[in-house]
Amino acid sequence: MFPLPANRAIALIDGNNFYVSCERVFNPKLGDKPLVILSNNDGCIVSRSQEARDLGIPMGMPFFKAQHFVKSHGLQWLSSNYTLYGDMSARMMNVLGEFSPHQEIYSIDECFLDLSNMMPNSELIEYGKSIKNRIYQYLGLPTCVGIGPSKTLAKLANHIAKKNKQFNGVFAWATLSNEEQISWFKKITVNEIWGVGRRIHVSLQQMGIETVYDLAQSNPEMIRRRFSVVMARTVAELQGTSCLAMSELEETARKQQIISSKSFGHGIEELQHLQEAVASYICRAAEKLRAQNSVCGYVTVFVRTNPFAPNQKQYRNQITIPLSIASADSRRLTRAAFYGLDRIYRKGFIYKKAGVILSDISPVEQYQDDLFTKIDQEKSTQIMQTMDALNHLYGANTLMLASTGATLNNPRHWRMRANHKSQRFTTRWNEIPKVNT
DNA sequence: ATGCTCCTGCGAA
DNA sequence: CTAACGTTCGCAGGAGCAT
Repeated sequence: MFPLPANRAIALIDGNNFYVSCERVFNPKLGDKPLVILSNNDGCIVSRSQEARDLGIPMGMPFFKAQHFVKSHGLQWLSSNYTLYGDMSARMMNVLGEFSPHQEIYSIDECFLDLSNMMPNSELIEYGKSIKNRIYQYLGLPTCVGIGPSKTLAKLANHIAKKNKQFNGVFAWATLSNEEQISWFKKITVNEIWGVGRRIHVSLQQMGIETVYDLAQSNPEMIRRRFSVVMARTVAELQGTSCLAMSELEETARKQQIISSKSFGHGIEELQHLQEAVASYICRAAEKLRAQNSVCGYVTVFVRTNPFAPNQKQYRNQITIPLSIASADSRRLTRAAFYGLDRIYRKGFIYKKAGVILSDISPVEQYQDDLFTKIDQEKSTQIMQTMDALNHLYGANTLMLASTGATLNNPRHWRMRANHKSQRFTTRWNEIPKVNT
C-alpha cells in the first residue's frame, strides 16, 4: 500500500469558502472582516470567511444563534445570491477545463481534472500552482488544489492543502516519501474522508477505527459486510486503487429526478396558499425538465409543518401521482400536483414547507404515442417553448401560470425571505453599482 | 428463487 | 420591530409484491 501508487493523477480543485469569496470579489469593503452567507430564507449559515470561523461559528448554524456577533465583533452577513455564484462558477469551470481533456464538475465550487500521463509526477505541484494562480488572476477567487492517484485521495490532498498553510494551497501525494504519507494518514481523523459522514464516523469509532490510516489498513470484505460496497470502494481508493471513474459531462447532464422545495417566509394555513407555492415550484422544476429535453412520469408533492416549533401540532405527508402520459407541460404537472395536494392537505395545521419531485424521467425523443396525443403534445411543446423563451429573454417570471398566485395585489406571504442580498454583478447591467465621482 | 418498484437512510456541497 | 433552523442530488439496501 505504501508508498501510494503514482500511476494516475487526479486533481481536485475546490474554492475557498466560495460564496464568501464571490461576494468579496465585487465588494472589497467586505475585506477581512468576519462574513457569513446565509441559506434560503436567511435561515442557516452556509459559508464562512476565515475570520467568521475564528469566532467559532460552525457550518450550518441557524443565523439567529450567531447574530450577537454582529454587534460584538462586526460580523457581516448576506443572503445567498445564487445568480452571482452560479455565474462565477460557470466562468471558473471554463477556465479549469483548459487544464485537462477530462473534467468532471462535481459541485458549484469543485471539479476533478484527470492529469494522468500528462507530465512527470515531479511537475504536478507546479502545474497545480499554475491552475490556482490562473483562477485567481482571471476571477479573483482563491482555491486549493489536491492531487492523488484516486478521487478519494485527491479529496484528502485538497483537505491537507486547505488546512496547512505551508503548502500554499497545493498538495500532491506523489511528491511525498513513504514515511511522510504514513504520517499524514495517521494524523487525520477518519471523518475527514469523502463518504464518511456523522453516522458512519460513530460506527467506525466503535470498531476502533479512528484515523485514515486505520481505515486504509482495514479488511475490505469486513467493511463491505458491515457497511456497504461504497465504503469498501472508499477503502480501496485510500489504498491507491482508483475505483471511482471520472464521469463525463453527458452522463451527469440529465438528472434522474428534479426537486423544487422551499421553506416559506411565514407559516401558512390555507390550501389556496399552498397551491400557489406548489404551482410555482412545479414551474421551476418543469423548466429544468424541459431544459434537459426530458419528460417525467411521476409527480410527487409533499408538505410539512415546522419541526422546530415543538409547541405546534406536527404533520407531514407526501404523495406520488403517476401520469398516464409522460409530460413536461407545467399545466399538466400542476394539475397532477394539485390533485395530490388535495389528498394530503389537512386543515388546522401551520405549514412551513412544501415541495415537488419530478421522477421517472426519460428523454423526450424517446417519447412516442398515437397521432392524436402527438398533435396535443406538439401544441403543448410550442406553448412551453414560447414561455421558456420569453422568460429567458426578459428574465425569470416574466410569464407565469395564474395558479402561482402572481397577481398584483397578492402579497404571497409564503415567498421566502432574502433580506440582505448583494447585486447580481455579472448578469444584470442595471445592478452594477454606480461609481461615486 | 428471482426480479421489480417503492421507500428510507446516508452523504455531499 | 418580531421571530427566526437549507436545498438538491445520487446511491445502496431492504421491504413488499409479483412471478
